[in-house]
Amino acid sequence: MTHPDASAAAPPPTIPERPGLEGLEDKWDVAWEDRGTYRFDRTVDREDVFSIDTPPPTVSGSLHVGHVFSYTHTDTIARYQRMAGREVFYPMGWDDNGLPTERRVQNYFGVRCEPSLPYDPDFSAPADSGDPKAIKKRGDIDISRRNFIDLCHVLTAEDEKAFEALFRRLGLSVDWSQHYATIDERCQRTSQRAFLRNLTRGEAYQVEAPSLWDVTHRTAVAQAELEDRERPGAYHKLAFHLPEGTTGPDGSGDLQIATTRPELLAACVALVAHPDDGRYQPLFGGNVTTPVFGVKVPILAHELADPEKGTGIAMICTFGDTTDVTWWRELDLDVRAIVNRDGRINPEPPQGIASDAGLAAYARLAGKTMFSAQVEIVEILRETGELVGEPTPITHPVKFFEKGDKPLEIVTSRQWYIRNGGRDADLRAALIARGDEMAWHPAYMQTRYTNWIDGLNGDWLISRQRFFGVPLPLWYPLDTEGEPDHDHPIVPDEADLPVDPSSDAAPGYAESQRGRPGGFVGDTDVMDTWATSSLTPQIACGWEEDDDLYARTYPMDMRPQAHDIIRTWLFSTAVRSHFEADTAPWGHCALSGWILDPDRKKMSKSKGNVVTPVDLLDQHGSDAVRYWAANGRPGTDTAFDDGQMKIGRRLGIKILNASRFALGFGADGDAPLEIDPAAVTEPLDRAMLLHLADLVHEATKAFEEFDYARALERTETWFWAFTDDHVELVKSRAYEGSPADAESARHALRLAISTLLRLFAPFLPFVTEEVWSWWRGGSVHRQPWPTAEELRATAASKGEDPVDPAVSGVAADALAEIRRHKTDAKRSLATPVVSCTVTDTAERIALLHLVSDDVAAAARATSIELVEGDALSADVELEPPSE
RNA sequence: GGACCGUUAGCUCAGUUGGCUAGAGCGCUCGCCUCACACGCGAGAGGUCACUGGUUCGAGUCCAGUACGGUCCACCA
Repeated sequence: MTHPDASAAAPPPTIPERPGLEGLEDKWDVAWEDRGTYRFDRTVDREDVFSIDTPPPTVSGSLHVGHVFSYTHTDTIARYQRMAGREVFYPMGWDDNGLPTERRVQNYFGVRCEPSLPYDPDFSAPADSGDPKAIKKRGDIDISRRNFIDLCHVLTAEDEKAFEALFRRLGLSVDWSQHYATIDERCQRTSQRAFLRNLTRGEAYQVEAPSLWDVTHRTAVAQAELEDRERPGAYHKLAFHLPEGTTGPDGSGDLQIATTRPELLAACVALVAHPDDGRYQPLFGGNVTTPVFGVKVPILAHELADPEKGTGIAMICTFGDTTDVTWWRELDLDVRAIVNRDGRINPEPPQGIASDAGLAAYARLAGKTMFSAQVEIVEILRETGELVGEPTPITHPVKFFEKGDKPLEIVTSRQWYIRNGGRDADLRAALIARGDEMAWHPAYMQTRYTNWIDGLNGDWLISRQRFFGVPLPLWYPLDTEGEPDHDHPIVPDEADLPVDPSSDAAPGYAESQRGRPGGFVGDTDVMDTWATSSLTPQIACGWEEDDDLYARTYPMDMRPQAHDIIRTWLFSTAVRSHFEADTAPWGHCALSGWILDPDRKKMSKSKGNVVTPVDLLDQHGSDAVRYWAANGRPGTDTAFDDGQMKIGRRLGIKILNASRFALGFGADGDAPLEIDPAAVTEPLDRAMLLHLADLVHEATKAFEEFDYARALERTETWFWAFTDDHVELVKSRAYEGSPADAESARHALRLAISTLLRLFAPFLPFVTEEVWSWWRGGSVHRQPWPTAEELRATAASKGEDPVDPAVSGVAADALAEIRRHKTDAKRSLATPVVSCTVTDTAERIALLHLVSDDVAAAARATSIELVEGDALSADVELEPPSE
């Protein structure tokens, strides 16, 4: 089965007088679409398919240079694989599911998602959408989740059109008939189905437990979404009181505790020190009374306590950080929660505070934000004299949700989790072993995967208290009191997916029973974005939707992505495939680096240094931008450098001109340009083809190792030497040599151009296609990748002595030596040479004899005398300058 | 605190199992309108290969360590 673009007959040559790069992007994008050049042929068997799990970019605004960079890398590999004979499955997705889109939709339409509202089929976007003033005047409109999602579709559709246009312009050889959006119905169905399968197999579970909570977005978040930010803080030393007759390490009746979060004092449930810490050993098992609130708490030992930190003894609060959670769980402590989901101190005091003074103090804190509460508690501590000394300012890292702007709190809530090895050594080992089933490019990236799994300390929290995401496909029965029974969730039939429990009634119930005693309630949570995007292989390959496609494409061959999301996207995808298919999701992971500023900082929107991709493509042309991108080696961060783009542009122009020249010989008739291996007879031509064979070998090897950058670098270097040396050496012969000699040069040049166009095609798809169209049929992008064997066979097909490839270098060196004389004499290279003697070693002179006519012609000498000597030198007499 | 990556000409980077006087492009200097290309062609200057030890006949290349830069993770009382 061959694509029509591969087998089309060559037309009569049409070589433009002054070829240019302008307009090639639009011309060829249209042609490729019309001809279905990149359309996936789904009749091809699995072993001949190369399937790519394209990263779906986040749809919330615009693409940036980093996308251009890494998507180009993927495309070079896709194009190579296609030419190497594999049918490439190269879909594109959009990740429009999640918080960033939610925010935009809220602001743009002036709406707020209220999950308790039923779906309104007659709802349409407010007329004043996009008008911030009008929206501010009227206020936000509450709408149901399904209506909200409809609006998300409206807005993201616009972005997605722009994204597709940009990627087409960039020349990605994506099959645009294969695309998905993570919020579309198919993705929701796949996502819910996978969750239900996890649930059935016990891989998904819910639990009421302390978890990380972002107060800004009022949602739980996962470990993978955390980041540290340096924040100012202060150590506060607090005096805790030992029982009568007991003394602490300093001989007094008080214990000093250092804390950066004194506002959590009311939540203190214990003190903890290291079991080996002699200072506190005598006190373990005893009690202490908290300052201000007068609550009696135990003094305990735990090896996570660090004798070096603070005073060596810490207060455990429910909950100040994740270590508190560990201590609370392992030491079986009380809960004395005081922080609510808004990040404020609860109005009601926790159990255990009983004294009038304690209750009065708590009342002063109730309802305050963390910041205000800290100010207030310090004031209270001063009043009671229990603040020891003054707070010591420090700067310390604080955990944030990566999309949040207030520090994370820890709040107890009921959440859904998917097991990921964070609490199960066997699963952890199995997932780490999955890493060995994939080839990592570059190989050291696997370490990041392994390290991340090794460092997990909990399962994957997938429920989010948000709206624009795939809903958890669950309902809960209500008892006679109207309380939900979370232990017996109601699940939908897979045939009914996707469902929205906030607008669809639970199976077996009527909508009228929603919220009624004896009725049901829908789960209002959505799943984490990653819970859907971790299923891109299943989504793209048609898992449970299109068995035939799935069988031909899954597991996939390659996952390209950036290295910073190994911990999220890559890992979570491995988890889902492990559970669902008992396999690694891909054979290869190709990791791209980042784009850096000229000052080596990561480019980001917030720094305001982003160059828009459209401007780049306009200014330099797509091939030139791709050239820059393809020079970024796998996994390596690369500086933004428009100088490289200019070089890429020059390369494109050089390809046009060199091709025009090389193909121009004999291109004046109506007959197609032939490439006849038997016509290639001259030593220099045959040697050139041997070198070209080496290049093909090297470029192929590099591509097979996913090292597109090496393939480009070698091809480019070879090409420039080819135009500077070989073309110069043979041009006279091609013009005016004897018929046989001229034909040798011409056919060799055509073969070289045909080969080079194919080698460059993955990088510069537009210019190579343009030149291909001058004289060959079909698309260059569907041609077979060149092989070293065919070139070597052509070079050797004369049945004569094998040619020594060293003749190329000997000839080029001799020519360079003569050129140097002309340059030193400040004369034009066109200056005729009256007489010339070239001296070189005996071995090289022997080779030079084979090609001296070509050297002489290129040097503008009628003949060259060859002399054996120690090293290369030339004695040149130039024609005197004319007056 | 742990891990990974990097440190080669002014700039961006090659240098693949250790092997002749360390390479390319850009930039710079000088020259050249040579019938494909002046968006070009030719020539040239420019480097103690971060540092310190070690292995070796021989190290940019291997080993140990140091410094600096970057990233991830852990801790963060």
